[in-house]
Amino acid sequence: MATIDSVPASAGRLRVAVPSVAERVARELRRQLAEGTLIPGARLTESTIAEDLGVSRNTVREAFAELASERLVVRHPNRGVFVASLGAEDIHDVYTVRRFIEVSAMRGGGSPEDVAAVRAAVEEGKRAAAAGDDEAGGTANQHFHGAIVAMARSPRLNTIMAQVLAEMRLFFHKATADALFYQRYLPDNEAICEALEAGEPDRAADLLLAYLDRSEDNLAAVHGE
Amino acid sequence: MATIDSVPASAGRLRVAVPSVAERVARELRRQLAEGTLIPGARLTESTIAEDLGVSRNTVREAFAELASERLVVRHPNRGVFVASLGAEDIHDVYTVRRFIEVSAMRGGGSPEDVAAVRAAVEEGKRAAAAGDDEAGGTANQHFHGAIVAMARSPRLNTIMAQVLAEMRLFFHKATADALFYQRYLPDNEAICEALEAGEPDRAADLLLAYLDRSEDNLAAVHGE
DNA sequence: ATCGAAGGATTGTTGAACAATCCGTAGATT
DNA sequence: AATCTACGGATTGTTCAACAATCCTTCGAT
Repeated sequence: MATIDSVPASAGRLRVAVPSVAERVARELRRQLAEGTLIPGARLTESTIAEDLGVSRNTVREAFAELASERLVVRHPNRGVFVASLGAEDIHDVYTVRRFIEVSAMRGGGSPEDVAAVRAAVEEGKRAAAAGDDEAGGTANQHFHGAIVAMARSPRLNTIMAQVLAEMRLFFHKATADALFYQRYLPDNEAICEALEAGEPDRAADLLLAYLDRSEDNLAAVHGE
Repeated sequence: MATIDSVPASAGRLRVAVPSVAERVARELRRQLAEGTLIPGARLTESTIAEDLGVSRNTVREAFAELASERLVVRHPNRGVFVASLGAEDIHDVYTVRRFIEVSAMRGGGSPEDVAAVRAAVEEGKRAAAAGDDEAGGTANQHFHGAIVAMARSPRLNTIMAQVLAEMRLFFHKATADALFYQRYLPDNEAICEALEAGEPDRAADLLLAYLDRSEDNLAAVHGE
């Protein structure tokens, strides 16, 4: 089931870098992780996945190495890899990273184009809310915070942030059960964005910090039940 | 030559986690990278390394995946992996990350034990300078900055910082040619540490920020020649 | 000198094999 | 009955060998 042989028709034709098989496997697993098909704590058996995706065990192994480096899965030596299951400490830790990076990025401000990208993410969130699409709402929220970090124009910070956001999706699925989860933060995003647009990045940073604290409490509460 | 069969005599005896072969290969390569045996831009041929270390090509591959995720090596598809060669943009980017993380960590302050660890790193640097040991000086400097981030008590930030510091070693070997490179910053470290001990983390953070800016300029200059 | 076609080398991927390790179960011991 | 031990099955860790795909170089043709 669900092979990954979806190579664009132009494969090999143009110099469009064709991702390696291992990379495609990692991508597929990442997708299932984000989508919630694979739930935290679930075991990933090498042979099973290799068969399902029609690839070799060694290739699956390489994909696992990549996902493990992103903390999306955990390796238990000689026992297998499991979908990362995050505890209360992990939630706090992830938010610590976010506070460090996002708030610093916000204080640095951004170019008009960068600010426009933040604004675009806010509007994207509004549209998703209007359409009642929770999945899109979550994505928009990630775009919002990604855009904030992107203002720093640092490739390394961007990848760090991308990984953190991917990690967050793991425990978000439980939270998303509450359909109002994201809509709740739309006013915050709007206010933060307005402060940024008004040329007051420090105020925006303070608002963002408050938002992160509240978001952490909220998520911890949902998680605790 | 230089195999990695140095398994502790107690292997299998106690429950001391024996690192996998792939992990040991990665460690050995990391060591050679930090030591300067492998210079930036150098190509790492799978078969050669496999033979040298007496392991399988697949295992080398897994080690490569790990090092690539740490940005210590770069994969050029179908061409091989090369020791990461960092340009001016990379230097700036790495320092951007350091400014974000280290300065934020500093402003948060730390427990007495955490501060003591920072102090210990400063003294370690002084001893290295007195002994004229550049290598030890570099290590002490890394301990200093690692201890600063450790104050945040965030596992994720610690690993991020560890990776960034490992990355820095790559272009430091060129800089270390100037034997005074590290000694130059000893007074800074001392001043920063004193401010921290005096309960003035914000002042310490400002000093640290100035230090990072100066350090970046310095490294960029050395790199430019 | 430019271009294109072999040739060799290296990577990407597969498949199979085997040792090492873990886990659950069934028996033996107290 | 509870604990311990030994056994067996299953899965991972690692190796090996093979092959296709791709790149780089060299050589030759235009």
